Amino acid sequence: MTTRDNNRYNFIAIESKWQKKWLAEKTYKVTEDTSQNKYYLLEMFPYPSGRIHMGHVRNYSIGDVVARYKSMQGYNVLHPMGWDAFGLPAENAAIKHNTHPAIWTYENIDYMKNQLQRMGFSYDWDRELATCDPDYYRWEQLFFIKMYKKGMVYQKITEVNWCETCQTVLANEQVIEGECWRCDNQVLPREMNGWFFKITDYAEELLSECSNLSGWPEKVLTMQRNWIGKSEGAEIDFPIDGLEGKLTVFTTRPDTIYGATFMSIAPEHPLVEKLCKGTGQEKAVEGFAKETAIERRRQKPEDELDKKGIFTGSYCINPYNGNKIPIYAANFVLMEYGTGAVMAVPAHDQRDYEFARKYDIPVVIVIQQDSVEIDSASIECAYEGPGTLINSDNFNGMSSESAKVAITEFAQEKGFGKKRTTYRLRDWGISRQRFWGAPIPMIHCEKCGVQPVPENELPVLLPTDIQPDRSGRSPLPDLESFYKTSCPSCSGVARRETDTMDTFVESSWYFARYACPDFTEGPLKKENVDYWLPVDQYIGGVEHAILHLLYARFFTKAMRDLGYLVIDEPFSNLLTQGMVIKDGTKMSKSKGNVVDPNDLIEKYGADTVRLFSLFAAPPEKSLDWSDKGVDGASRFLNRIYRFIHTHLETLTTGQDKTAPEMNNAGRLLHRKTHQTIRKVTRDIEDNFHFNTAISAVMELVNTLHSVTGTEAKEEVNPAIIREAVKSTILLLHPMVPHICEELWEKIGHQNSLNREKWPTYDPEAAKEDELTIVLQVNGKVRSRLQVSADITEEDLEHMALEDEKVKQFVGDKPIRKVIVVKKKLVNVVA
RNA sequence: GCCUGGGUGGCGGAACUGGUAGACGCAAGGGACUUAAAAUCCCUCGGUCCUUGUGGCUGUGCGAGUUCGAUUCUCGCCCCAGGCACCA
Repeated sequence: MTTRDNNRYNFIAIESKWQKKWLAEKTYKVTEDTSQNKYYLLEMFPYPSGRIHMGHVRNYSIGDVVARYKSMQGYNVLHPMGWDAFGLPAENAAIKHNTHPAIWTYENIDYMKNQLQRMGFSYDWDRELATCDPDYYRWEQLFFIKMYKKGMVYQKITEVNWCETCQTVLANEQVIEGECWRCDNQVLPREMNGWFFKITDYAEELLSECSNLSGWPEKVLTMQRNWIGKSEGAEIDFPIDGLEGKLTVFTTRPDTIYGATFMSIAPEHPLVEKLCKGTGQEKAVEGFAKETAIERRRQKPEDELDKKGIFTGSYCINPYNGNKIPIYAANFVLMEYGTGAVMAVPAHDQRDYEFARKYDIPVVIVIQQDSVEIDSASIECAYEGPGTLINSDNFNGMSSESAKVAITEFAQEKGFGKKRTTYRLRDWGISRQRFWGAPIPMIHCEKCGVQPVPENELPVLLPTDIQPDRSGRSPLPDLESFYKTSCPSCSGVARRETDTMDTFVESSWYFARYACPDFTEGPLKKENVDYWLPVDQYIGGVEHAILHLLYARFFTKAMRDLGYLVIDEPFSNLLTQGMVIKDGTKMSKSKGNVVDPNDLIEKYGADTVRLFSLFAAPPEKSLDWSDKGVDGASRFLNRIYRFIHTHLETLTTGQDKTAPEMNNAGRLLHRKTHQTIRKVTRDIEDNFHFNTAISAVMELVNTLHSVTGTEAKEEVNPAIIREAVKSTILLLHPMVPHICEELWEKIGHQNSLNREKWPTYDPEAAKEDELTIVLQVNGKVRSRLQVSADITEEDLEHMALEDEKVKQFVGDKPIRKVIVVKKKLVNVVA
């Protein structure tokens, strides 16, 4: 081996050396220390699918920079990691390999933990948790029971997607064009009993709190608001002609009620049967309902359903004008929203308009547009905007806005209607007919009904001695040792609930458990969660913008109302990072463009991989993976390494107590150093723009090379070089910690960089003493001036007018105006 | 259809509150070192025109506008990505 080889950047040796040291010394372990300011940084925990992918690399690299940066800023940083370990892939793998899902899961966890450690992330591994661990899910079961006792959980029968072949319920996203994603068989609607969390009780709070989440991207808040989908309107009763009872509708446009010319109700509406009875329409309506059910399920989400309906044979009475209007069952009316019945105003609602034209139903205009007159014969689409009421008896002449209020109040006074707010958000159905999930801790007793498992009997453990069979059906309902139990109230024979919880429940509270992962007396240790929560910065993929984040917000409020937490919102700041793509598309096996982090770590080392994933794009944008770009990142680290090695003598000798003497080159480097500290600090602090932070450090390193290179005219004071190099290492540490620790040690430091202070800049040193002033004539750049920073505006103007190029372009035209912008430019208008 | 983002060199991306468009990196081309290659170092690098200069014109999706000056602000349009989608 030659000396040159000894000085080469050996990332394999360096990275494993520091990783071992960090692990052995528990460098990143934190404790609750109220004398220090806390900072809780969290990245979304992974599903242990087998190996980490580039999305994880990016997510966790971003998080690690923030954790290390905050730590150097003096915060007591909580930065934990764990495993979202329940879920269907484990069951499928278990079937395939004839084993237990736990075995597959824990093997994956071991492997992936090792991968994360090889990336050098600064986690406090003492707080690691896996949601499939009974010590975790037992507390989830306790939450369930507490919520049940408080009325926040209930059971109801709903229609679900059922796959007969797989013997399971499928989530909506697992039904592809009406067929099961796994076996391609037709999915059937099926009525099933399931457990629900009353998230709708929190709809208003979840919505209104959105405006307080100033640290969240507007995009995510908009998505959440839309998902909650609040709409304000009225509920109005329409008596049914010739029958007992009434049809209640929800409308956001009570002002258009005089224009209602028919009613449309969902084909599965409970009144349908009664409405068509004895009218001769029974058969036809029943057939229509069946057809609609099938069609809806088959329908691709992107194409619009043809509007269809059928007359039920009955009429109802508009309570405002006494008009008798026909009731139709229509395929576009949803039973789940509002009341399942709609008053149809074809003149002012596009869907109703299309429907009315198709079935030849009258169109009555009741809102007159302010600018143009419209009439019912000539209009070609509904007018949905505001206007003035016509054809509306006493309400004529009112604006649509005030009529909404007046018409609703009228109904309220007369007792046939009221104000009503509806939400698109539905209660959260959490029952899954699956094995690998947290058992729902309930007991069904024939005599006493449904009962919660007594709290002191928790956890309800998943059996460990079974294997899921090939049918894909959960073994729990057939496993007597699991389901057979006694009733907590009458002690008779009873049956355990065999459904498990949606895995989104685990991820709805894991962030709180990290505050006290080993606490055995309850789910959350009060003083710990009060110290650490809320999460100061949460980082994860934008694909979780609705479900996970909404559920976690809801669960936080539920835990608060159960007395476990004092906070209202779990995540103060949210960063949603973009996808990692390659060749312009998502990485996927079928496209053959998947990049495996392991290959990269082996070829380039973790620091290079981290550096490139931070450098290639700002975090919120998608990252286009480029193999050549990785070479560039690797080259940069080598360049720093080599520089420090060739200047080791300069860097390790000498005392830097007093202010050093500076020549021009020295001043240049000194200034650049302080400018870089300023730029990097701001880029991290303001918006996590690590790409520009890294490019700033690259510029500093380029300057270091140019002032010390063979072309350099003068020798720079070694103290200035030492300052530049030390700053470079400190600034890069959060991004590429291994090489920085190594170089820090090489230049004579003993402390781990994690205990070093983040560098500060001297504004005086960062100040430019010479500026380039741009000279424009009529807004076009014509010349440049080098001036000292303290030049007066008058002198600047004078110099500009004397400039040869300026004179040339002004020619003999008179000067009309001279605009002087301090430190920037002079524009001569001629 | 509605709601969010976003359109800048061959590519990823920079540009503070309206003030030098293209930082930094990649790719490409040229050169140095070398027997050679790799590595490294240096130079060029939006387009175009000519009289080759310390040059002219032009250029941030398209079209207008405000301004001394617009990638940045306003209006209209086109395209791309993501979300929601018969929600009454």
